[in-house]
Amino acid sequence: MRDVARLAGVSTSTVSAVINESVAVSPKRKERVLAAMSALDYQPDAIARSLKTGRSNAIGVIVPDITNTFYPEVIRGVEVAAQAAGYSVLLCDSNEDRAIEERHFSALFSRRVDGVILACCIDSRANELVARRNLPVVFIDRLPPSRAVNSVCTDNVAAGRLAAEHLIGLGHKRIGMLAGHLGLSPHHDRLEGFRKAMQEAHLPILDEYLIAGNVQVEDGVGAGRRLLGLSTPPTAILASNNKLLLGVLQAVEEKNLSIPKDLSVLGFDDYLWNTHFSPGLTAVAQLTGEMGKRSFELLQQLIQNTSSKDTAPKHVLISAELRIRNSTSRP
Amino acid sequence: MRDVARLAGVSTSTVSAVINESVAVSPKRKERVLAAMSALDYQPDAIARSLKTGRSNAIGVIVPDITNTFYPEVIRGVEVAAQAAGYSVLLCDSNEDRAIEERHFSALFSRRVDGVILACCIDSRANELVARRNLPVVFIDRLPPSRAVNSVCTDNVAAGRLAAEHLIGLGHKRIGMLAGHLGLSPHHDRLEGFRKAMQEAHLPILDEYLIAGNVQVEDGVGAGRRLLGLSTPPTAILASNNKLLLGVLQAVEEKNLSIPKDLSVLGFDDYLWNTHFSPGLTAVAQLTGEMGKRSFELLQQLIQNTSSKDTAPKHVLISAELRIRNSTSRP
DNA sequence: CTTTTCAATTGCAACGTTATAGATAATACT
DNA sequence: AGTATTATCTATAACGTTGCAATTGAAAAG
Repeated sequence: MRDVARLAGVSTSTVSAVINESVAVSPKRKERVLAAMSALDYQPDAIARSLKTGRSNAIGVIVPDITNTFYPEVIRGVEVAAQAAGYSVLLCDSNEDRAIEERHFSALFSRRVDGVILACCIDSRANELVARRNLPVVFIDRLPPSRAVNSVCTDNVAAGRLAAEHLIGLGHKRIGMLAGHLGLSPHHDRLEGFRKAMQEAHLPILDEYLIAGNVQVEDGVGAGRRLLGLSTPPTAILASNNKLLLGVLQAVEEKNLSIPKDLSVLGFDDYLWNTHFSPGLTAVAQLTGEMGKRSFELLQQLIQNTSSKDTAPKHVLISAELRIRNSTSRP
Repeated sequence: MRDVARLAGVSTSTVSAVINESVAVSPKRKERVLAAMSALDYQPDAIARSLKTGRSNAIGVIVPDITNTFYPEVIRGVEVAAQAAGYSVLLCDSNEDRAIEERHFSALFSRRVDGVILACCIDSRANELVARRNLPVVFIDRLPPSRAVNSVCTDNVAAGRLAAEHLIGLGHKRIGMLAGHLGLSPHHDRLEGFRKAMQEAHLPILDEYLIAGNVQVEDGVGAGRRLLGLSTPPTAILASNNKLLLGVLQAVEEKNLSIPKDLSVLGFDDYLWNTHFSPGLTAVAQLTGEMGKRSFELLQQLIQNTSSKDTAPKHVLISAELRIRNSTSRP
């Protein structure tokens, strides 16, 4: 910067003024400065700037598992919005581990990010950390037990209901659900939506049709086998996430059943290959890109009002979309 | 930091010494400092530290499309290694757009990252930018036209050969290949490997069996239709990436053909659902996590030897793995 | 009891910016 | 012409660290 100033024959203050357009600079000098900047290939040092201004123009994003396709889609949304607003994104993967999550959070704080977007891990204690440090945080997808936090989520209750009503509408009465991990708010909520829809349709919810636990493919296989092995098995199965659905499909294959003739099947989250599976898989899709975008916007808003006394948590609910394909039909 | 120093009754220099273990500090004082630090919940300001030391302990990662599952898997590998070494990761998505890629690169430079891991976009000009700025860069997956850069890649020639030899070994003689975008080094190389294997087996490579172009699902559908519509269609098709493979599968479905009875099919990159498709899809898998890890290690090495005059580009080749499932069989 | 040696500690000047207040130059008004 | 007003510009002090040189204190050697 000093070199630029010297070359342009002005003070560093003027260079700074040109860069930030903070105070008026006469056109000729402005031009000279701009010329010097490009002549020297000068790039302002964002670090020094951050130190001085107290703002880093960077945000942190922590996800529990970046190899779960859902998150990259959200991250893409965040990234695009952040980039447009001049922010950089620091990405962290907690690998579903509380200790790592906390380490990441501290590191982000140390780097003085302006805010954090957080999809917390199972049994996360992030909420307390967040309360201690005075840093804007938006929770996405998964909420901590106390839901009194800034958040952007799919309306999972509605999503669960949507799925159930689709099956009910097709005439199914015996519907099984792999509810996933009930300690995770999305799974908890989807189950609730499912329950409501069943109640309103005056259909019984059988204990043996409801399997909660974990969320990996093998859990889906186990649960699928159990459901399909019952003396009166369900005519439709709703899987609360994608891996569980894959597990169910494997169990179905083992039993040599055919979808949707013998069983209707439906999952949450819609990936490219859902379309190309045969049969095409009906799914409740989350608007991942939208989620990313909205969470950045909310975070930015929090960053700007950082001094305001309005600390009431803001919630953004995003509706889900049912995409009907060929894995669901009349029983 | 001043507060910590005051509370512990020492100078800030001593606090710094304790944090960095740079010079010896007597045990009692050390203890007092540590106590003060945790009492005040003090976190060093990484920004100030960077400004002073000239090192940010952050690296940048630029990928062309984070929603392509391949990259998150690599990123996970980078992340784990980086985290272990005390580095943070700045993630950028160029969306396969040269201008965005360049903007990201400049932003990373401005933030004074210590190095960059780059999977460049089609027609990237990154190579020139890199040469201008004096910043360690490791190219991954995709190489720029001049391959004289530090790189970590799958051995795609070997991978192409592996795929072809598998099909040849099964007895196929008429093998089609969707070669993808030949401006992308992985696709270019896979085709080369395919060619070599065919030549060595004394099999002809028919022009009409070789389709290059783009890499999206619809390109795969089009190419698949074309191949399957030939008077003597191939008995096996090799797709140079995952989306192309999905396209082929759709074309196969349209023609009501059955895999692997009527056609053997094989793709690159192995995702969770390849296993669960029916039939299970044979694939040449890249060791994505390993790639991520190795590229971080190489970058770190470059960062450390930043002053050394050994500027010969380093290359890391990672071998691919054939995972045989049920989409390939004798013709 | 000096003097020497060495370890432990600290003061101070950076690092590259920006914000503020004050200086200067140019114009407009009595 | 002299003063007030405005428009530009710049000197300077931070921001929170670290590393060096200088200082202090204590132990060892004479």
